[in-house]
Amino acid sequence: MATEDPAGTRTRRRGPDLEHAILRAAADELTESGYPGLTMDRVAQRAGTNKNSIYRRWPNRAALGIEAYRLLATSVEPPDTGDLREDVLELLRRANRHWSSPLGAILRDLLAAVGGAPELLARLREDPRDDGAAQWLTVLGRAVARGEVRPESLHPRVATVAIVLVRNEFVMRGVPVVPDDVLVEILDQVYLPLVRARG
Amino acid sequence: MATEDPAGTRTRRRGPDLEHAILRAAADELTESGYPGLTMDRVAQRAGTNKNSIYRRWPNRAALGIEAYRLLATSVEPPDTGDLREDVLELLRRANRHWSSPLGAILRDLLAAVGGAPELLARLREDPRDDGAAQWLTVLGRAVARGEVRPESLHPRVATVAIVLVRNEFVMRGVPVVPDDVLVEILDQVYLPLVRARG
DNA sequence: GATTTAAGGTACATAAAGTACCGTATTGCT
DNA sequence: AGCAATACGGTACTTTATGTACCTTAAATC
Repeated sequence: MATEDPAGTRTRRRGPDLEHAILRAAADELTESGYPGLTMDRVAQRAGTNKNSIYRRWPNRAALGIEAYRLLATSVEPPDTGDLREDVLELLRRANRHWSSPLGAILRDLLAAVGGAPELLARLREDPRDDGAAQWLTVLGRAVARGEVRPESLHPRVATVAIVLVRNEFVMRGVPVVPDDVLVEILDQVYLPLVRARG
Repeated sequence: MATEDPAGTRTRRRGPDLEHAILRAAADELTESGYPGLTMDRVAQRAGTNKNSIYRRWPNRAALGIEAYRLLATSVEPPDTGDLREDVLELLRRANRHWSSPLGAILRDLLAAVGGAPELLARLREDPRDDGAAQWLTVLGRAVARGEVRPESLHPRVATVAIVLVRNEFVMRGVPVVPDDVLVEILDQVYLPLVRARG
């Protein structure tokens, strides 16, 4: 297929133009039918192109799926309530909502589809709605400044413990959503004791 | 196929007999070729039966794979060195070895293949070489008895934090093996401070 | 001995990924 | 302007497994 230019003749998309069209089509397929619905044929058709042009840009379906997913997962500002407990609880609830949403289902399918390839996982980990560590360091940093927390907690491994535990519920237990009291438990039994502990 | 009985006539396996033969064949395929090599046709052929008899017992390849895997993953006694740090480090190193071994590769593939089905994940979680929580509670229980650790730590969520973090490295980063100093970091920066923290 | 149950043996429908070609529009170089 | 190189369009095809469908036949059960 090709788009029509003003004169009614056909113009053939190339390079970045076509790339965006493919990604857009892939993202739309993800939105409508999830990762299982993301077949190369359908994306090609929807983008008005063919599989060749897709495989010229992405080596396989999973790689395409990840880039399309990144188009859908947008960034959010971390909370700043002035209280660490509130901030963390809010971050956990956001993560919980995300992972239990349609987008979260896509994320889980992608996680399964990449088969542990580090580069692809890295692209997926840059998802701002999920880990990123940055959000956690921000929130913890403010708490350190307020004197709520020991400064040694400002370490990615420590800072992200809570989200790792939440993700674990999804990945290892397959729960559709984490009950809120589990979030609270993670917060009060694990995270806060940890970041407040004497070094 | 059928086995030959002493008289040279053929005998047809049924029920538990056949079931064990199938599982044995599946486990052997896993050992030889990993989960990707576990195809229903090959298992059927190797077990000397046909796909029908397999699908009569397991609904799909992943379910068969999990049961076959459970045949391969055997239990181990938790360490008891008299020192919590040593015990935990040993448990983490065992988990690290397991996940980075051929069996660990199978485990990861299975995790991806089950697609978040809670029942299948539950079967997989009973893997004694991995989580189980029981080992962790045992080791922590002894530490509590020795007065090394606050009793409130004797909670599955708290007790298993370390292994969850290790698993996270494999699942979310795709590392082939976790460096030993990361294990130590998890131990000293997270786990010990947590279980020793004032409630 | 008759009936029911489950195995054996095949063949097949389905489905999607990835590859191979080849003609043709576009770009850009001379 | 003309020409070569590049990359898109269109399509067909190979491959590989899963999961089903049938039908025949052995073994257990009554």
